[in-house]
Amino acid sequence: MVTIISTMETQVSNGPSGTSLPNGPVISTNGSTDDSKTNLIVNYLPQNMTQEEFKSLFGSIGEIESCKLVRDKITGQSLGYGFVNYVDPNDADKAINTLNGLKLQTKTIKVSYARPSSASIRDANLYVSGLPKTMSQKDMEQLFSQYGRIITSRILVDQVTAGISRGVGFIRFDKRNEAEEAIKGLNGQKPLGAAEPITVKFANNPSQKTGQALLTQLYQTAARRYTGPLHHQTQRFSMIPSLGKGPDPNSSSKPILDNLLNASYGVKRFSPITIDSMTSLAGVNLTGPTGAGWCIFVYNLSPEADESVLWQLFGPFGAVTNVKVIRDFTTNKCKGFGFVTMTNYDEAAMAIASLNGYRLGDRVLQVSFKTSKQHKA
DNA sequence: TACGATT
Repeated sequence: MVTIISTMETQVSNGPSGTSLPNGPVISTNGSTDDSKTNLIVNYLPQNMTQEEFKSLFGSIGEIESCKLVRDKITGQSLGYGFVNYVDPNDADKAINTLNGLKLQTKTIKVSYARPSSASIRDANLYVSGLPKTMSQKDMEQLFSQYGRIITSRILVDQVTAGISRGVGFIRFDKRNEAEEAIKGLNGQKPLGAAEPITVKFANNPSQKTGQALLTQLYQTAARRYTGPLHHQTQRFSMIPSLGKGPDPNSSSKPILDNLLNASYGVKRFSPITIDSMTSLAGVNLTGPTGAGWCIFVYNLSPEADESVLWQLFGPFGAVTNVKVIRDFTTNKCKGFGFVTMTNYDEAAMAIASLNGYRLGDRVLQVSFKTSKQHKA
């Protein structure tokens, strides 16, 4: 059993990102040790790396004064980064030269000097949405750099289409006040040439992710591995006469589509809870077909709805590559709608025809292809 | 909360 080494503390609140320090002496006003040349932050560690492995890897470079793999206070999950403080600054330098960029499983680790712990660098991370799909990370940095020094930035990409921007990203500034100014200056503004304004706000702390959300992440990762094999489901629905008419509204009101599931003739459908072998997520590869697929909008989900509901609803109709329940970030309750991506048009159309108007509990679902974002009149 | 997205 792994011991939880640390919880959220001052230095940890820097978040999973660090940066190099300029050379030169650091003036200490409180007499504390200057560790600016010995203390490193290590980012993008594999999820399953232990404190012991972490120490072993960095201890191979030289004598360590202290090191810490950062874990979530509640769940004990690794947050994917840690700190290493060497006795000798030369070893810190050597660790950067030797281990930065090292590939461990699916990750490429980043090793750099840690910034000194300070209140002013806390909560300096921004979440940006509504970015034009054509905007690169460089473009985004250029847009934000007028407000301060950028420590890290990232644009999220669609894993299925391998590299297409999802229009959302992150910017971490060196200082919180810089981040605040960027919000004031850029939130609701249209980047040059963009059709829509962007949203800029403080990012949520990933460590605040609920257990439910963590499980969802695991489900989705695992589910993608099944995307290819599930593809052959296409054929079998032509043999189910009742599907086109939708479920019988007079049948029992047992939860979640008993009718449709029974109609599946025992063909194994994907269900998150049946997934085993999630113990080792090492070496997960995205195999199988890629492509955008058909995005379906599902409205009138209950506040308690989760991703497994969508998998169960849509899985019987064919290849589902992605599901998403949209939640309020404060309450974590479903906002009443979600999205499902299906690979094949025919299957998506059949799912829509069957599930639109379907009664789920005491709600009637509205299901359609996703439309483009609404504009103000 | 009627068309998102949280490294």
